Amino acid sequence: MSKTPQKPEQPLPAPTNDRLLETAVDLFGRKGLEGVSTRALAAAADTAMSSITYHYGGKEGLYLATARHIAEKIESGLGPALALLPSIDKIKPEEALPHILTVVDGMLGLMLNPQSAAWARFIVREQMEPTEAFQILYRHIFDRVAGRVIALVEHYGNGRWSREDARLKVVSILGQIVVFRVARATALRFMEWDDVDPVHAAKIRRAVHAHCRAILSCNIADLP
Amino acid sequence: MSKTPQKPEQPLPAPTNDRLLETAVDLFGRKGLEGVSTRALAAAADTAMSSITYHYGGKEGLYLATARHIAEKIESGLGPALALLPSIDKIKPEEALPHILTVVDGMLGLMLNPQSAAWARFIVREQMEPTEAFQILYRHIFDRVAGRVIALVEHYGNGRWSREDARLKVVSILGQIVVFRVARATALRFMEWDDVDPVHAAKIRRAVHAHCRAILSCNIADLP
DNA sequence: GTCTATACTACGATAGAC
DNA sequence: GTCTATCGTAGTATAGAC
Repeated sequence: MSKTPQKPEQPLPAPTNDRLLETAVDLFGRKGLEGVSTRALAAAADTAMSSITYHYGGKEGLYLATARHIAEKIESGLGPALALLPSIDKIKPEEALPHILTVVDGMLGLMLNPQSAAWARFIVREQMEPTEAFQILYRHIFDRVAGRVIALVEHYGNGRWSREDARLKVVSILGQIVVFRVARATALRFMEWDDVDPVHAAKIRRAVHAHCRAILSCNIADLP
Repeated sequence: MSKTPQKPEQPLPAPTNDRLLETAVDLFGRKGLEGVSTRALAAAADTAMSSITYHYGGKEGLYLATARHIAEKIESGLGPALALLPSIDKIKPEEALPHILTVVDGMLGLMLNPQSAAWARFIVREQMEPTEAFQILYRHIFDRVAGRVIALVEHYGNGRWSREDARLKVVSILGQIVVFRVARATALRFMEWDDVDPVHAAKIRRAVHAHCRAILSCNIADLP
């Protein structure tokens, strides 16, 4: 939660430093740490290979800086939505649903945004084979979001379901959202879409909302 | 992915080194094509580097053979369950649900199985940055499973929802299943579990069943 | 701060012994 | 078929000019 003096959306004329980071998000996300050469990275960012060493101390330093950069981007994208969430002791259980859906919308927006493709790939890679970068991502993003959403869902449940069942509901909801990013190639073929345009995104959002309501209405313990 | 090895898509006479193939599933899944050196691969499989060239024509040949190997494993794991599915014109719409849940169980079993960790990583990599290997995986697995499940869900819907809504339901269900493999690190932290033991697996299965029923009961078009 | 030039290492492929 | 030895060519990192 340490705030650096740097704020997003600065009108800087994008020095090589930033171009390198943006390129790194894309290339590392696509190919992974070992899949990208510093030469290719520098060429894509239109700078010299040695500037990677100069600015980040080497390839791995750039990789970790990339994780931090991604965490900041997501924080600034999700932060406003999270800030609007009420404290659970300020609302009645039955009022929690729209707030849960607000967070879902925020995450869905992130996942469906074409811009997110690059950093989402980076994160999924880290899920599968966590490095030091995963700690950075988890502490900055998941920890903060997860806590809020789990609290809201438990509040909405109002004792109807167990602590574990509430969390299982959260994971299921998460799954519905990330599947469009993580298994995108397959999801697109299922849907017979070529890509996710705004019309598709609206349809996805509508479906996920309906399914979230359904998941949050059923009771796992009621199963025959 | 442009070289053409000697084995396009044969039933495979397979006089090949199985240890090499098993090692490749694990290492390629973890690190990706570029992330693994032929030296490390050969050392882990306890053989000489040159046997990769001999058996598979090179690193890329081994990579594609690995995809084929994974496809075969999943086919044999999922095949029996698929074979038991009835043709949709043999059952009434309302009878489709248990059969859908049977396929869900089969996929969940695959995803929760510790053995699946290795090849699941391989598949997720291919989802994010598809190569030639994705075609192999898709044609052998997803195409067959997806067709059956989509047909069952549409049949179950019995005209209540649109073609697209039915497919969105299938993708949502898929998401609930794959999240435990793809975002495992995060899901475990949400659940406050250290790993997925049989007791946890049973709880997951129960929750996913309940949520599938809920998703298949709601109607996206009814949303306010 | 950014470049070019270079040092050094590890890579994939292959030749040839057995 | 499997091994060792070796080749040419990436790779990263660094030194030093500007």
